[in-house]
Amino acid sequence: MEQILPHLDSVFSIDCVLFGFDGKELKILLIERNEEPFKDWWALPGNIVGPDESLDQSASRILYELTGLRGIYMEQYYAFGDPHRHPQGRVITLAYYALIRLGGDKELRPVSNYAKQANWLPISDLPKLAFDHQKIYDKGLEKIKRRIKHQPIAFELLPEKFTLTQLQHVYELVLGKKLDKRNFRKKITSFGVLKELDEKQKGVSYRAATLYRFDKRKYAKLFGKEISF
Amino acid sequence: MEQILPHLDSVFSIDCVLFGFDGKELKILLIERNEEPFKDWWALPGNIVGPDESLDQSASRILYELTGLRGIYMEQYYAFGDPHRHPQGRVITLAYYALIRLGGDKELRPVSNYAKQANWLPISDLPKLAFDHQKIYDKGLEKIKRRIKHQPIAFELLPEKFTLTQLQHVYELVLGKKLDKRNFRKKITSFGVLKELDEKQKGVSYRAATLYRFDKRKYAKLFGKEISF
DNA sequence: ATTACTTAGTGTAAAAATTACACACTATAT
DNA sequence: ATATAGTGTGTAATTTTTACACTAAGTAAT
Repeated sequence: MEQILPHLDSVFSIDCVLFGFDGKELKILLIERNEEPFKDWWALPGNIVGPDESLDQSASRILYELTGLRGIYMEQYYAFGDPHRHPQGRVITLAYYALIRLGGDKELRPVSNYAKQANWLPISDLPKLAFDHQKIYDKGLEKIKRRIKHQPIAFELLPEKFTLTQLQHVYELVLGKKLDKRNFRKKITSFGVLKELDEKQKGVSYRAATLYRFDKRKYAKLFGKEISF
Repeated sequence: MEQILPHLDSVFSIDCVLFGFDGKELKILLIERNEEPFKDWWALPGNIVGPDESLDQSASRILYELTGLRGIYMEQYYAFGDPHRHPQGRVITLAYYALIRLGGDKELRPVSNYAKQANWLPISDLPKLAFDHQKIYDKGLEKIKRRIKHQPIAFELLPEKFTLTQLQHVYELVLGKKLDKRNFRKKITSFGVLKELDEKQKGVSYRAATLYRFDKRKYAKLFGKEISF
């Protein structure tokens, strides 16, 4: 904010907690570093913010480079700026989370040189993370726990057409607790943002469930009214 | 996150929305700039983050320099990083809000050179703000609106001993709507975090109300259980 | 001491939301 | 035809939320 901007040896980066759901588990995308510091450690994907990039753009770019995906729901949630969080200098990092529906195995692209590999790992069994990335992850999970109670973000983790059981499963994974089936259905349908389709689940070896779709239009109309779980 | 940190011409700053409550109105502290760009405009107080300062420290310092106050509740809530938000270069700013009980007029110190004056202005009648500070303020207000519903932050705006009417007043100002007196009292006391004192309000020309105190101990015990307004 | 004024403090009934809980149905696979 | 696995549904009890109005207490002015 000073008139003449002092030149400080400072860098900002973005680190992303990419949450993915494959129908069974909640996972995050981690990369195995190929460079010091923390060579061979697992870390959150991140990068330096380019000089003409907005923060959101930068986050989208990181995601795109690793997964080839665009148009994914991302949200900035905190800045981590401990002076010593990076051993090689002052790096303030802005944390983003993303919510991604995983289907097949096409959500990974060849990694760039600073990583040996990238992998979706289940959050129930994460390795030790480089830098302060555990803290960043923890806060990210906390954020989506809070947010899923009030905003329709669960749908971002599901395919466009989904069953109520799948939806419930997402809530249970994120909130970390079991929910009652009947009560869940009563509540989620009472919001009036689900459109029941004339279509059934396919490829299951038991009674197929009805498919639903999230109705963005109806949701937009609700604006102002809080959803609450 | 790269091994060799590239040297980018980048700066991070902190901007603060200091909310103050004087018993009547909700105000924020603004400074009138004395330098280009935006000379003579009102702006949120802010500063560059020092090289060895943590973000929280930096925010506390800004607050201290303007008000002489320490130990104030502050919270980082968003990073604003549009490449063109600052006309003189890339400045990513981290926004903090603070909640301050105003009493008397001692919450202002002589301003430093980059400001002509600093002043507490009621949020009901704010001037045009420099840079993207209107956006920063808007998001800050939105954040405390959300937070006051779930966390005991209203007490930060009140003196240690307060009446239930004063507390209700704070909620009404932050939420921007009237609340029912009986329902408010029922709810706020049901949380069990208020300690009723053996003491009455003083200096009023009508029936004095009972004073209460926020009981941090009891609140700590509630941990996990969500308060909800 | 009377009166006028101003805010404090209190209860209830109706409506709405939440919780706890179990079984019959349907599609598939063998 | 039978076994299997998940779908889909209702109700009663409890809790929470909402709407609503008057008396009590203290101060100030006369």
